[in-house]
Amino acid sequence: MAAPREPSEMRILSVAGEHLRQHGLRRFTVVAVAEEAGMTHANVYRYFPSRTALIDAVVDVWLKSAERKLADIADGPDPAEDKLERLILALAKANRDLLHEEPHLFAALSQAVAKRHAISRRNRTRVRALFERVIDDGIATGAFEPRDRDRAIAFVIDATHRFIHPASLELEADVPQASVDARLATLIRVALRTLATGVI
Amino acid sequence: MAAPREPSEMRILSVAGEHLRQHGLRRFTVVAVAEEAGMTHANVYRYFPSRTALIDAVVDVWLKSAERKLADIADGPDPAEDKLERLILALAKANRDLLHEEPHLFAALSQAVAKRHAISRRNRTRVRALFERVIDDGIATGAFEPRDRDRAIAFVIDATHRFIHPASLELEADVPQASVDARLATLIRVALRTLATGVI
DNA sequence: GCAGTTACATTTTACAAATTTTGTCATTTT
DNA sequence: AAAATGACAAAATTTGTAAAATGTAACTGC
Repeated sequence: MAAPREPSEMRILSVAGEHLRQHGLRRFTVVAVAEEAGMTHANVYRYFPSRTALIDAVVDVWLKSAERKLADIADGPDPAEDKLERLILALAKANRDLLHEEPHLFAALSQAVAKRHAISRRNRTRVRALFERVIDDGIATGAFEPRDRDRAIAFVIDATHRFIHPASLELEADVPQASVDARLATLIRVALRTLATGVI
Repeated sequence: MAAPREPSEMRILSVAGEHLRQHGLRRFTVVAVAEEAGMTHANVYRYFPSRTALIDAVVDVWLKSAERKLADIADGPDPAEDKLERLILALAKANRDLLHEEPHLFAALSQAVAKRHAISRRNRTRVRALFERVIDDGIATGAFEPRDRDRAIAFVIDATHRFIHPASLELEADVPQASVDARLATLIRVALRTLATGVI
């Protein structure tokens, strides 16, 4: 899907990634990125239409890489129950790890989500599609028997929201990971049981 | 519990409430509140130790009033299932209505929560206690049979987080209320069923 | 002694000028 | 023709400073 990027474009993107991770959104300037990439800032605009677009491109690289891991899970040969559990855990872990290991990049993602940038809306749509696929898979194999498929999908997303959405993760940044993991495990168990027993 | 406030303190609090609702956090000044209350700003400090404390006091009035409604539900004679459902609905509705009807006050509450002010921590503790009471009630009457009481409480709070926490409510400010209501109803149904059937 | 004020030091905020950055485009370079 | 630059207007940020607000304490009148 992604067009093969030219070397200059790649270089800019890579330098921009370093800058964003190291200095954060506020200190991120097109001028500084261009200088470190060995060109004038005007040339950056040949490849990225705006500062915001460049930042979004950096975030998008991370989002796409996370999506690939999720897609691998969703497309695997395992039972839908296992895949749904691993999908939720992987998504929660990816975001939570980003919060702790790359706080500046997390902040940029968080802002893109809050301001509903195209990259985050599209990511949301694609991730949601993965959930739909796995749940449909489970319905097809009889593992899940919800009365209303759409309602079941919304339920899973709403119930796990606390452990997945950047805005919610920030709230609990200092809660011990083990405790969060235990609570998420409970929630997943309930969600799987709910899908299996047709309560919805 | 609350000490009977002196007339001046009440007057300041009431004027501060109007100012906060009308002008918002940014334009809220102790000088303006004092002037409208017919005194100099220095006198305000006889009753409230700081601007922040005054704002928190205004938010606390609202929190306490919301808590009373919740306590009425929790202390009622109805079955624990009904009470838990109404508790969640009332809490979600109180916060959501505040967001739409008093956006400035909502913003002040949101900030107090984000910055973990004492008023919000205590409110959280008391609201949590209401949930615990109702769930314990349900366990005592046999309506709920969770394997682990604490885990069950955490589960209910985590699962409904999306519809209750200010930070999450802001995200969906523009989603039609009917749609949100339907999703919350689903979540409540699942939570009640889960508590009843001892999955946790 | 209590409610309130006046006076004042400290901290924020508001605003204007200077500087930097963003974004565009004609021109140069390869 | 594609890649890059220099020059420039518009927008955003920073800097310095005046004004306002916050917060303290000594003082006044009841």
